[in-house]
Amino acid sequence: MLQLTKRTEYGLIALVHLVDRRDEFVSAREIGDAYHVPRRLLAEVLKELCRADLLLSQRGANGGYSLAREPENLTLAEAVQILEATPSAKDGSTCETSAWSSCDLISTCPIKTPIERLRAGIWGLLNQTTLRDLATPAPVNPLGELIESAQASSLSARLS
Amino acid sequence: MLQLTKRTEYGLIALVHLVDRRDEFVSAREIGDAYHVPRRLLAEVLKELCRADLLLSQRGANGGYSLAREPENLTLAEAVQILEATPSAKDGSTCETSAWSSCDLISTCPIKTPIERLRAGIWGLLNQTTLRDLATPAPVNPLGELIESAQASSLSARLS
DNA sequence: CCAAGTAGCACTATTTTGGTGCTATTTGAG
DNA sequence: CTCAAATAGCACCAAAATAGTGCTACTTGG
Ligand code: SF4
Ligand code: SF4
Repeated sequence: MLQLTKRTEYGLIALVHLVDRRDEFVSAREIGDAYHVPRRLLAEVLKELCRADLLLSQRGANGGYSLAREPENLTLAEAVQILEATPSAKDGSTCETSAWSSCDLISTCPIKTPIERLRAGIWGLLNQTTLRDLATPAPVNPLGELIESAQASSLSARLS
Repeated sequence: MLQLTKRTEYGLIALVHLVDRRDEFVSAREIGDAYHVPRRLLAEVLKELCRADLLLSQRGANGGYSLAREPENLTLAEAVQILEATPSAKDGSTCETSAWSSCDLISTCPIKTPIERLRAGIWGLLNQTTLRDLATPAPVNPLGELIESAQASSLSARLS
């Protein structure tokens, strides 16, 4: 329903936390405590990110996790794709390959195409945001109107 | 999780179906049959749209539903806002007023601002798409790349 | 009057999400 | 060598959201 799950948000928070701690392994405990996130759950999420090679892990005492890549070239899209929907791998999710294992309305659905374009639009947003962007506080402007106008002029006008 | 619910999709499909049938009342039965959507459920959704004044209803034999407004000035945003999340009215949903009745991480959450901007972006997409856009098949171009480039240049570059 | 509709609301079933338990393995430090 | 602190892996439970149904009342054209 158009929202990120807690798992995903926890994961993103962790990623952001790790941005300032390159060349160092940070434990799930530390991150969990820092943001009042259930440790165990966070741990599961981190393991997932690790399996997806977004993070490196070091076991044993003094162990923990560390970014496997520069924050500049880790897009929100990648992270969300991994974190959202634990079970079935979810790609750029069209109507066919989405979470609903292939919606059974496809044959007759009159809004299939527009919906897919909408999804592409969202996907675009995620793709253009890097972990670095997420991590840096807030660069400029009020922005709300900027978004609207930018879209009015170029993007959504053709979203049909 | 970044998807529209069935309810919402059913509602949108119905709205689209009604576009070509102005000045006429179409029954829930007809729409449901047309797209193989569970009648009863669709009926509930239609009633909701009706209560929100997006549709007009006519009871009794030959009754049904009809658009209460021109398709040109009914935005996807409005419809989604009504259909998504049956329980709590959901506005432009910031972290405070979202479905999670006020996330308890707000105080410490490092990604609050970026996430809100992302949501604003999505909201923008929805606002710029009218029911007319949804209903008209597919006007032009491949578009995928268009979206990306448009966003790269204007929108998401500042999404941080 | 009656069949075909909507109105309203409560209720059940299914799926998804959030969160926990437990056991094994790794590893730095005393 | 031993122990404490970590991750790895996986199954499992609990709560919430979604999908869908039942039933009753009211409306209206034929
Ligand atoms: S858009 Fe139509 S087809 Fe694609 S998922 Fe939603 S309902 Fe199924
Ligand atoms: S962004 Fe941070 S604050 Fe806003 S909802 Fe997600 S977690 Fe809670």
